Amino acid sequence: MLTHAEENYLKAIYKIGETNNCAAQTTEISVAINTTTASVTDMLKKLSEKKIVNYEKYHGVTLTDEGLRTARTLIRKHRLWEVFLCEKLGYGWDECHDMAEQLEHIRSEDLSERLDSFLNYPHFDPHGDPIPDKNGVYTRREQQLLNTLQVGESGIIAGVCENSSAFLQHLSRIGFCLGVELTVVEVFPFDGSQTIKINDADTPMQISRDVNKNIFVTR
Amino acid sequence: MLTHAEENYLKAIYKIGETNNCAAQTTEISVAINTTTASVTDMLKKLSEKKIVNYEKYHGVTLTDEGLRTARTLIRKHRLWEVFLCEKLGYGWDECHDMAEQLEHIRSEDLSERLDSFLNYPHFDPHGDPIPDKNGVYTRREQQLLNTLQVGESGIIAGVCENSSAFLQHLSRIGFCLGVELTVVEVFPFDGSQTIKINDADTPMQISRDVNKNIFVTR
DNA sequence: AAATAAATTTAGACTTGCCTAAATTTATTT
DNA sequence: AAATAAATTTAGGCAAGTCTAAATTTATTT
Repeated sequence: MLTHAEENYLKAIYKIGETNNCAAQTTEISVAINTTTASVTDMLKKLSEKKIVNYEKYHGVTLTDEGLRTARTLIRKHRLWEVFLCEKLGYGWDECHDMAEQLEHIRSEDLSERLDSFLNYPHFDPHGDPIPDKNGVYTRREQQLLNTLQVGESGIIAGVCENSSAFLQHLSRIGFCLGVELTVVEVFPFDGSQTIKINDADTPMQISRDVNKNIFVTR
Repeated sequence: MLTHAEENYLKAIYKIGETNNCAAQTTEISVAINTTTASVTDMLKKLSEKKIVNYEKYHGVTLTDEGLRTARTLIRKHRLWEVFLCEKLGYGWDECHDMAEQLEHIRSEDLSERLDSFLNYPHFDPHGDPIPDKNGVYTRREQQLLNTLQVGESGIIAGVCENSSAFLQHLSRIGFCLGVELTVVEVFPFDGSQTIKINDADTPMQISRDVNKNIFVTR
């Protein structure tokens, strides 16, 4: 049985390992959890004793099979609750993260399964992130970053890789949400910005690199 | 901002004060929270410093206005989540208590309000307990204990004053749930049991004192 | 009203999770 | 390869919340 703090570490280690495809480092974890590296070292020792992570002093940490299973369960719960908050309670995609962060720690035999069924087994959360099934399995979608699209290429917004409410609110403000079809009209190598036309809109718009590097599209 | 532990103490003090209509004693709280009296004393000092309770050494504790407001918010959240779990996710009334106990601690600006609206502003939870509105107001229903009904008197099951899953499962097993209409056929002063007929059923049944003292009925 | 019992509080200690500051190890320069 | 920089760990400490055992206060007997 893990504490909330332990669960949060597990999730952070999982996410870092998933994106970098290598062992998570102490500093990376401390940034993710927003704590000191000393605290992280403390916790890694404890998690290691519980056989949830493989920890080698000075050389980063990975999840054991058990840790991986638990982490996926947490991700599943988090994303299911996000769907609930957005679809059933009407929250915006920029509002639900903090609540889901708490709800994911609710312990229960089968609450996730009931919730999953109640929500009609969604495959993606409101940010386009895939929801693992009850066995932890999910299929990553064929997707690429918006800033890799060349002039003339089109795509459909499928997700984001930045969840700050500032970013998400900005997207809503400029009319970007999941499912929107768009075409790249022009690319500016100097600052990495792009001119983009939403297919259903008339006037093209200018998208900065800070934005287009955090949006996933499918083609 | 209170911790989960502090919130649990608050709720316990509220409930004890409500049923006994007097200051909650250290031992009562320790039983409710399932901890030692020493721990309770510790906590009472802290809560007192935070001006959430009125604490007088050796003479019990009551809630301040602020404490009362917070306690009612917690009760509200707990009961709304119970309704959600039973009505939307299909849990039985004997299954939802532990989950609601966790869910009531979820912090959010207005999650309760959204939930309340999503559930269509219910007035009672699955055990028949009243749900305070967002201002903490609720009307206690006109009700009495089943074991106070005399021979020939009828009533409708409106609530329970014991939430153990053993008790609730037993009730379900004998066909007792909220809304059931019944009539007292006979009373046995010796052991406090009653012969009871569910109005829609044919054969009367024998109800022990352990059961009829924990059921509320309206007439 | 003194003696005993019951309830409550204090004292001292433990765990979890966090912190700062100092020491150590690994990586990168020059 | 030595020197410096960056990352990591250790050491020592703190607050929350809990515990056991001992001391104190209040309630109840006799």
